[in-house]
Amino acid sequence: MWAFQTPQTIQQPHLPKPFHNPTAISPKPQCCLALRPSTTTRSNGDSNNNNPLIQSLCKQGNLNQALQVLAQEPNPTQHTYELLILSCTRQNSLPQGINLHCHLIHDGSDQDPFLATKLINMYSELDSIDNARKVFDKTRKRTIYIWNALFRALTLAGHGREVLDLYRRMNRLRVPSDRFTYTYVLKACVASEEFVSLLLNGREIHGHILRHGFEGHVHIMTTLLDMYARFGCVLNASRVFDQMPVKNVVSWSAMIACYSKNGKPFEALELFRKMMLENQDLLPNSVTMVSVLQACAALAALEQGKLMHGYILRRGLDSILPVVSALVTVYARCGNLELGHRVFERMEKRDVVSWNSLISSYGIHGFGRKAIQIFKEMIDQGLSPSPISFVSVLGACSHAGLVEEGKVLFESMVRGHKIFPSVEHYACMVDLLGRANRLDEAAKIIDDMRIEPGPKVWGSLLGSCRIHCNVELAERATSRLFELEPTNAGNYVLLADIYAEAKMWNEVKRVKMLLEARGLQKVPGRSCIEIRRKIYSFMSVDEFNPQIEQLHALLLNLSMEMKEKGYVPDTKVVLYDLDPEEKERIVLGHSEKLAVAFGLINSKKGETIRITKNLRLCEDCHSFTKFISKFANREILVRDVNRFHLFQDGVCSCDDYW
DNA sequence: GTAGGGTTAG
Repeated sequence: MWAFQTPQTIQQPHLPKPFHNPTAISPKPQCCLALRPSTTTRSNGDSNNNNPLIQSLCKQGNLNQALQVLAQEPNPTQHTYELLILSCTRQNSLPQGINLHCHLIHDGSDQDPFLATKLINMYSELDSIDNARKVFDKTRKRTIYIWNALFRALTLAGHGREVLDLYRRMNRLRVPSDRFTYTYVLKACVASEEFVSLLLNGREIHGHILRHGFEGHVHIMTTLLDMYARFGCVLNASRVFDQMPVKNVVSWSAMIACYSKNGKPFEALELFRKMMLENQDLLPNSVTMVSVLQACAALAALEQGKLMHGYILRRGLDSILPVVSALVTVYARCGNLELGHRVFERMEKRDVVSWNSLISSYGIHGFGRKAIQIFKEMIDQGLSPSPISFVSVLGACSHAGLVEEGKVLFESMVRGHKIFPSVEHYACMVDLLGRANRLDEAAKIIDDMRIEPGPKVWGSLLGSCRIHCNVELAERATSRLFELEPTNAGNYVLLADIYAEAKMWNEVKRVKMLLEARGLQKVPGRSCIEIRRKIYSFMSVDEFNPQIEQLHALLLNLSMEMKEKGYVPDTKVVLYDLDPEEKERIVLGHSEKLAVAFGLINSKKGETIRITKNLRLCEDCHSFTKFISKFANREILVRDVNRFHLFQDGVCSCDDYW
């Protein structure tokens, strides 16, 4: 079977300080300073000399009694200690683990490299990274296992930078890395809570791997590929993938995930097809399918998604929770919320992720109250919300403008669920308040943050400034954003948009020059539509589309007729100081309108037109589509980068709040 | 001499 879920770590309350707390060492007080001479050869793993009583107590899970027996055992063997350490880990008991550690210190067994490794692993599992570090620091004879164990522990705890410092120290001491070392240090590069990138360290380790002849090692190369993927270096990742002499399902899945996660869903589906065609002996597993489903969701490829659903059923992967959660998301993100909900209802078992999928599904469709209701239902069923549950439900509040409800939920995080808000939660709150034109409150949230506000937080504020045209705050946000992510063209464009709306044309010019000087390009708007299982993509400047003339003509006609009925083009998104007609012509050519026109021509009456857009819908496209839905009597469903808009009979499901 | 590693859901 598959082990998908990492065990939930329980936050320990206030814990006794290890080593110097007499209550934790009750059987043998003051032991810590009185070390016996080295005893590492003493037990020699002679399991015959094991204490059978302790063994059976450990098996029963009776740790307390096992520790009491240990206090009377004159000569605990290595194996006895190993069982006890494992038992503490399984019972998730840090105080008992510390108690046990003191026993080991007392008879010098903490210097046994095997047991020291086990202790580090134990502390890592028990979320006590300080103690893991202490074990490492106090061990005099450090095997590669001990180094690796600490690397792993620190990486899991998010201390990537520290791992890399230690790795450098290890190299200076001329301790040779083994195949495990490389996977841990590569993972460390992406396991950093700082905002600085450790990509350079990763590249350096790539060099070490090649120099030491590990380029044929499938585990290491897959980790390397994944590291590049997580930094968004798709080209580097694919180069590693192509050069791998041996590839297995995991390597293929990692590469497919790389494309899915980095905005290349077409490539992800293409690689999946290649995997199926060229490698009959490789069977995609549940992990592969999850990434493939994500690609379908990104493309809103409903028919593709259904095909994958069929394959998943045939392969019997439909009982695996992550797969089903991804299916719920696929259907919802393809615009079919009901189908997603039906998949959810048929699940025999659900975990918090399945619930989160459903909550965010309702959220992106604008059903904020329903999302809150599902969130509460989940808690009623005895599940604890995860940090992502809050991201989902706060996001849902934000889309629906449920400010007070969102504030209450945010308050309940720490008080009710002991979850400390991360940058993502703060970003949700800034978005929630900012969208509702409570920008000062949003800014105050940022000022009061206990952690460093990252680009997500400032980006949320900037987005809200764009909606409500607040130049001053936008300047504050971008001054930070240009430092934090200097190459994100979107931030420059948003600032220029705001200046343009304020008619500060000189400032618009300045930002545009800044953008050019840094060699950045605005991400072009792109809209897609799926007609009879084929996906058509539109951009506003697109001379290659054979139907483009026809689409432009249709749009011009529609616009003239709708203007008579009250449609007023909104041209404030145009960043050039042009005359009004020219501006109108530009917004009429927006990709989303082209897709709408294409949908009107190529689909039957009564069919919903489904469109996806890679950016936020502009004001004019929004009001244009509202008019069209009434004028042409068609239902139009548009997914923009944040949420869904269902246009029916002249109104939008977002209530013009997006 | 023992032990430990890569891809995934929101």
